[in-house]
Amino acid sequence: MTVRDTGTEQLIKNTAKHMFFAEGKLHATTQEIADAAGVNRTLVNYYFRSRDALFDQVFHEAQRELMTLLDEVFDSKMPFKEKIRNLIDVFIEEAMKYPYREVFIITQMNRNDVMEFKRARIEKVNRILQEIQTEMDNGSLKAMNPRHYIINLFSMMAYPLVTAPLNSILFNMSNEEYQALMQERKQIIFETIFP
Amino acid sequence: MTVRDTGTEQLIKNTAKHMFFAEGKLHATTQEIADAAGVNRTLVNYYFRSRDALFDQVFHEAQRELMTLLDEVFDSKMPFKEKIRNLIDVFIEEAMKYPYREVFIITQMNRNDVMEFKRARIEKVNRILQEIQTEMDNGSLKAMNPRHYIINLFSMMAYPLVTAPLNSILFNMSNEEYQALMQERKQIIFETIFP
DNA sequence: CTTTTGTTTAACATTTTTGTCAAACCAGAA
DNA sequence: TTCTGGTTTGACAAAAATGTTAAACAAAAG
Repeated sequence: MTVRDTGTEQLIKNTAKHMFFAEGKLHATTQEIADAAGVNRTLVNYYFRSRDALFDQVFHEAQRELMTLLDEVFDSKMPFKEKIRNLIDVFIEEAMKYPYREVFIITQMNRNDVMEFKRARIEKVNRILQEIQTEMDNGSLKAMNPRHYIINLFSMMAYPLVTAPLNSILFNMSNEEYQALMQERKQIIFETIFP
Repeated sequence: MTVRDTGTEQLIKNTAKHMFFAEGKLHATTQEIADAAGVNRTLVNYYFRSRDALFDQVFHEAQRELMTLLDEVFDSKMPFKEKIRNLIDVFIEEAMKYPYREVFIITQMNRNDVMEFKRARIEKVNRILQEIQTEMDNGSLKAMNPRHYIINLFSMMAYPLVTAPLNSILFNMSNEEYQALMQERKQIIFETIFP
């Protein structure tokens, strides 16, 4: 069997991801995706069979990408504080590319009702919570429910990029200025988390 | 002229808001909205002329509601710290009811390209930034670009409610437990902001 | 009771979006 | 070159969503 692989399938998928995750066009039609990719709309069906199938695939890959990113950070053997610094750097860079990825995941979840994660995933989160708890016990972090710590961290990283269009208007900033502000945030968040 | 007002127009609008802001069904069809409201779909056209008109109206009202909420908090004459405590309380209560309102606003902005705010709105934000700057100058707040302060505050309040479906799975919590966690957050956020 | 007028409904029409299929196309194999 | 099989395209079909209209309905006014 000859597999030619002109890259079209990947192109379509990447374009869809760009529209969903980067531009926040959470409801793009197959026509819009095909146009943006510069290919015939029929190819969406040829490669993915249906619009829903494409959405599902993108959804699952988004989930995997996100989890892989976090795993790489959390599985590293750095000391805790460095781990967090690294997380902030990696995550914000990623979130500047794909600010709406988590929102896409959430809206897909809301649309299809719930979803389940592998037991291993939940346990991994538990280990991270444990790690944070340990830091709190030895006094290097302010004591609180470690979940709040995680939530604070991810909120401060992710939300300002989701709300960028609104914020940059209200703060009267250009896109470039706002981007610079997001770079500044890396240090600010670190200092807010480790006072 | 007799105005009968059976409340249907308001019912449709409220139902739409509930689907958009509370359930996160950002792409609900007119049929889905009508069904949820228990009315004939044609009434959407009767009262709002078109789907887009309904979306526009809901969008603008959402914007106004949000701005009014913030104005009430910020225009009050409390001392700064109390103002913030009040903001956290009011905003989180509101965000628990309508977690996706800001996301709806953002996605509508992304869909229709930009949007403009009244000059008065920008100036009001500037006054708040000034107020924060003053607090930093007299040492009651850690010095930083006051925009980060605002961003941190709103991120920690809003984002965990947007990501609730995902978080409650990853943290292995029931809805009730997660809600309780959000109540706890009011104090946590206050302490994180005022270390 | 009858009329008036705003409200609601069902049937129909239009538009938008998605899906299918056969033919054309094109690069590598024979 | 011809054959082969994956790829691309345009025309068409089907489905989904939105919009329109006329008639039925119901409450207040006369």
